[in-house]
Amino acid sequence: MPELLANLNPEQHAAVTLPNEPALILAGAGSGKTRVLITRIAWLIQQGLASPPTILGVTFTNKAAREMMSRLSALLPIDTRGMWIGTFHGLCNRMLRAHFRDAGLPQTFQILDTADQLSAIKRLMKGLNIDDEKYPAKNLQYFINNAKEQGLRAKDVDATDNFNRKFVELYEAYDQQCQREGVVDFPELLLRCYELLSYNPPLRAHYQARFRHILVDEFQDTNKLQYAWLKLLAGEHNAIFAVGDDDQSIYAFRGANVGNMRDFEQEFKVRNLIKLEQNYRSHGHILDAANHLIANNSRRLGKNLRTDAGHGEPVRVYEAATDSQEAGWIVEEIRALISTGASRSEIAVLYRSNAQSRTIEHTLVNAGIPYRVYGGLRFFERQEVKHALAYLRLIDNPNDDTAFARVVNFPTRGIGARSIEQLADAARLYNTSMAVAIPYVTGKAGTSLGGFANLIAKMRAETAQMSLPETVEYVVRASGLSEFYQNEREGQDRLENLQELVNAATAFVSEEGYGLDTPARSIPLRPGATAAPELVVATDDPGVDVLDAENPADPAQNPDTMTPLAGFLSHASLEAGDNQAQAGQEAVQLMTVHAAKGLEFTAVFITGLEEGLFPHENSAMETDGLEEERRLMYVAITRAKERLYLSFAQSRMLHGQTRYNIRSRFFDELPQETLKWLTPKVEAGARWGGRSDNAGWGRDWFSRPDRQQGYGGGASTVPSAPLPAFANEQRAADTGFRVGQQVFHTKFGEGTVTALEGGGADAKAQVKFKRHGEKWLALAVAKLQAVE
DNA sequence: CCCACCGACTTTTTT
DNA sequence: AGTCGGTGGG
Repeated sequence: MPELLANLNPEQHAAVTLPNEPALILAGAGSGKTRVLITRIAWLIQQGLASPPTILGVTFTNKAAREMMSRLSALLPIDTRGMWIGTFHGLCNRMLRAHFRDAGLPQTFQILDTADQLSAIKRLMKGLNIDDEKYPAKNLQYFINNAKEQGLRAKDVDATDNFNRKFVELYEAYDQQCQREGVVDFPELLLRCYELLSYNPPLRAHYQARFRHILVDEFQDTNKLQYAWLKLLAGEHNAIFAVGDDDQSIYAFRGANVGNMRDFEQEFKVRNLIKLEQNYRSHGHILDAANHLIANNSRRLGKNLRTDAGHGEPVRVYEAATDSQEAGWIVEEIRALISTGASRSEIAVLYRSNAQSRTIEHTLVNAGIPYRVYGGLRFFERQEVKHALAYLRLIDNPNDDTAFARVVNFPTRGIGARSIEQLADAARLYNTSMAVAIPYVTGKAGTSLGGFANLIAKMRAETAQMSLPETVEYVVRASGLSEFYQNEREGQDRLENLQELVNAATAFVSEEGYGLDTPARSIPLRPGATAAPELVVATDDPGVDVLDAENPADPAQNPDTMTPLAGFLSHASLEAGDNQAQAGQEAVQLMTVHAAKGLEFTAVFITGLEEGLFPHENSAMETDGLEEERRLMYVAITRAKERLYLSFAQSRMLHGQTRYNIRSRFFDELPQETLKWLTPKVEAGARWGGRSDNAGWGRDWFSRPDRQQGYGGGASTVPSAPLPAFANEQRAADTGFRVGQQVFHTKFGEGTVTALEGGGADAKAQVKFKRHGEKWLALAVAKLQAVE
């Protein structure tokens, strides 16, 4: 259909219409990556080259998967049922549910999120009397997840020393515990699915024959295991259509392996490498800045963005004295933008780390500007919600000790640490879960535990025929949770969230297409289906067509391979909900650079551009850390459509200490002709001269020099002198002053020394002036007199 | 069992 | 600074 391909540029067109072979699409920021991916699927189907069940679309986030689905169905009216589009984890979950027996899992297996996993590990270590000081649970968690993401079971890990040997031993014990409890953690979903396919040739052949078109989004973010999983599924035909951007790889810290792109190109002998370099988002200067910056990275696959839009405005740069002054300036600029008709939601303030948001938030609150922060607690991670889910999990699977431990005494019912310890001992002795071990505990502990066991049993019986929303509502009440939060002073929000959980259950049921009265704990069969919904694949499986047409248990035909309750619990683990604190109205967007990936805004502020912060000091310790920081900066810059602001502060309050930073090295990596300094640019190593005018300010109609305070003008204000990068401790050397001392300055008047730093020619003092606030003064320049 | 206090921690984050 | 987690007293 021609209109499908209309308006695609030549590269996009070429990518969409590639033959069914391995392909790597290097898609720059704002180059229409998602559009290509979606149009490709639509085109394949429309041309009769593929049917929906032969398509596997893989993304990293649920949001991306949803967007893919909705844009696809908007593009053409196809039956998307049978098409598998989802996250790696979601797809693996689906496959494991369909083949739970082959995968060695109970039908009701539950998914541990990161927090659940950590508490499971802590419980394990406690049971084994492992010293948490010597072997921190967090480290073990990292170790286990890391190993799994490399595709390694405990037996496959090389234990190089005693310390590692202990970790390997604990990894093994942890996996056994998970198996006994019938739970899987996030990386386990992938590894287990990988093993399922690799140890089960008929099943593997089935899926390989079925998914003839595998499309992967954000390929640069895949880890080793995900790569291996894809490769296994692709099989002989190898037709993976991978879309990604090595320059936007910013998740190495969580296992993403950019090298996968190059490996893919070589291993799959990719003949079709297409670069999407036409950018439809940003104006010229912004793009120039991004290109110029990222050119400093080595080992790139190579790509240069271009635009048809004009140069646009220059990139504005602002140097502030302090973080709060930086925030003040940002807010003034935002005000000005809004007054010219800019939409608040089209303005984003980005920062490297979450801690930086506070100052900006305070300033925005004071200015009365609505804003929205991304990255708070998500719905399914709230404690009251997790408590309710734990009861639900326990109803479904009594062996889930993580859920058991969470709620056995919440709300409190007189089951203390001692009773739980006794129970845990009994469970270990009989090698059962805690719930099952309850009858073995005697005495008072046994009685109260028995009460809890009865409660769960009663819940299980009562909810047997209830629908999912009814079950949730019943559990919230019968568990005592609603009563508990009713009596809690600050419990109103939590009560509302529990009600919201019931609503979420209702929404889930309707979205999944269940009848409203479908029992939550039975597997609904589609009309005509008689088999238990586990897909059985014959060894001489002829392939996709027969199965798709005739096997009602094929997950493609029958999506109900799990009960509504199991589905809902999976959903709660796999999709923790929205990440926005305050949704809703027109608001300025605040978020980390990471969170901004994939988004775009008319105006973008990149703040805190200081050595130590951005690039972050910790990155200096990591291999290729600086390059990843640079990619992060690249992502940040390319979020802006029309206007980009960069700012940094000489001093910043961080972790209760004032730090003095020099401006980020990234400024030196930007093309200077695209930059417009709103404050005078201080060359590295140079001192500020005695400026007394505002020359260099105010040319830009947005800047408001009259509103600035405590900066500029003063000959003695400390400039971005060559401070050591990452300096953050106070060194009171031979300054001749001491903290607390009363001093006098010819211009600022009386004040008190609040901090000292450096020595000799570089010595500086922070002085709190009675009338001019706190300032940093270079003692070599400032005429500071001791009063006394 | 609950509360209060102390101390450690603090890059980025999805599933 | 601010939060979370662990410990100890009431």
